[in-house]
Amino acid sequence: MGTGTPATETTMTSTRPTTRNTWQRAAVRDLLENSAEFRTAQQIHDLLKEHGAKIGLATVYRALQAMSEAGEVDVLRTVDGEATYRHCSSGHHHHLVCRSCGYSVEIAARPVEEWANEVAAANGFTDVGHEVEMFGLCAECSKR
Amino acid sequence: MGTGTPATETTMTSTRPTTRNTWQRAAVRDLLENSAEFRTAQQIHDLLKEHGAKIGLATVYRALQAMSEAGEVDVLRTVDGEATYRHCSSGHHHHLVCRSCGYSVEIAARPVEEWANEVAAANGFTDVGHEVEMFGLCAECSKR
DNA sequence: AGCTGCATGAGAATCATTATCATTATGTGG
DNA sequence: CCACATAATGATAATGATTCTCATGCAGCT
Ligand SMILES: [Zn+2]
Ligand SMILES: [Zn+2]
Ligand SMILES: [Zn+2]
Ligand SMILES: [Zn+2]
Repeated sequence: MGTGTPATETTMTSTRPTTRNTWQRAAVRDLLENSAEFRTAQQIHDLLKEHGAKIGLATVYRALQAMSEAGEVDVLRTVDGEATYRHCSSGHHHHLVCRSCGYSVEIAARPVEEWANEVAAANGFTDVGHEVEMFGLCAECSKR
Repeated sequence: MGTGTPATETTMTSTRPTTRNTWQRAAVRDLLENSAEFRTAQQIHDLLKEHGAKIGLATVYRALQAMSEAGEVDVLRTVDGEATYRHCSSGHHHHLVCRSCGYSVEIAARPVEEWANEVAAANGFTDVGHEVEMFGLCAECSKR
C-alpha cells in the first residue's frame, strides 16, 4: 500500500498537506472522539444538528472520508451495507461490538495476526490483510 | 431480530416453505456452484445473460436473497459496500479472498474460534459471533 | 486588508437494492 | 391431462446511501 503524497509544489515554500482547519471538521472529530459507538454519517449529521451546528450532510461525508483516509477513524459496514464510523486509537486492532447499543471495545489480536499470515502464505497469497470483527451483547445489554 | 415464519396454513397438510423450482433460480444456483469467486448480483446477471439466459435483474437479487437466507451462499461486502455472493460449503468457516480476481478459499479457523470466545467472555459480552475475512493477491495475480 | 484556492452547502446525479404490479407458469388436485 | 391458487418473474418506479456540481465562503498567507 502506498502513501498518498499530494504533490502541489510551487517553489519551495510550504509542503503542507494543504488541509484546512474548519470548525465543521473539528465538530465531526470532536463528536467522534467523545463516543465509543459506531455511527453512520447520517446519525452523526443529526447529532451535530441537535447540538445546534448548522452543517451540511455532504460536509459530514467529506470529513469522515478524510478522517478515515488519514486513519483517524475506523469504518465498519452494517449487515445491510451502511458505513459506520468510530474514532479509534492509531495502530492495527479489531473490535468487539454490541449489536444492540453499538458500544464497542478495541481489541488486539496478536495470535490471530500470526495465524492470518500463516494461512495466507500457505495458500500462496501475498499482500494480505484481514478483517476481524466480533458482534455480541455487551454486559449491560445482556442484563435484559 | 426474530425468525420469519411463513404462516400460510390451510388445513394441516403440508408445512413446506412453499418455494417453487424455477429455471431462473436453478440457473443462479448452477452458476454459483461452478465458481470459486465472489460475485456481485449484477455480475451474476451479466454472466447469465451472456450464457443466453433471459433473466431479470430483480429475479437474480431475489434468488440470491433466498439462497443466502437458506444458508446456501455466503455474502461478503466489498470496501465500498457492494454485496458479493459465493456458493459455500455448509458449516462455519471463513475466507481468503483475492482482491484482484475474486478467487477465494474457504478456511477453517479452530484456534480463532476459541480465541474469539475467550475475548468475548473476558469483556462480559454474550451471544457473540464473529466475522473473519482475509484479503490479498492470489498466487496467480501475484505474478504480475 | 487583500489574494488564492480548498472547503462548504443545497441540490442534482449515481448506483445498488427493493418495492410495485400486471403477467406467467409451478405444483397440486381433480 | 386440465384447471386453479399463488408464488415467481420482469419491466420499471422508488428508495436510500453516497458522490458530484458549482456558486459562494473562508482559512492560511502576504
Ligand atoms: Zn450494548
Ligand atoms: Zn489484525
Ligand atoms: Zn487473483
Ligand atoms: Zn469463525
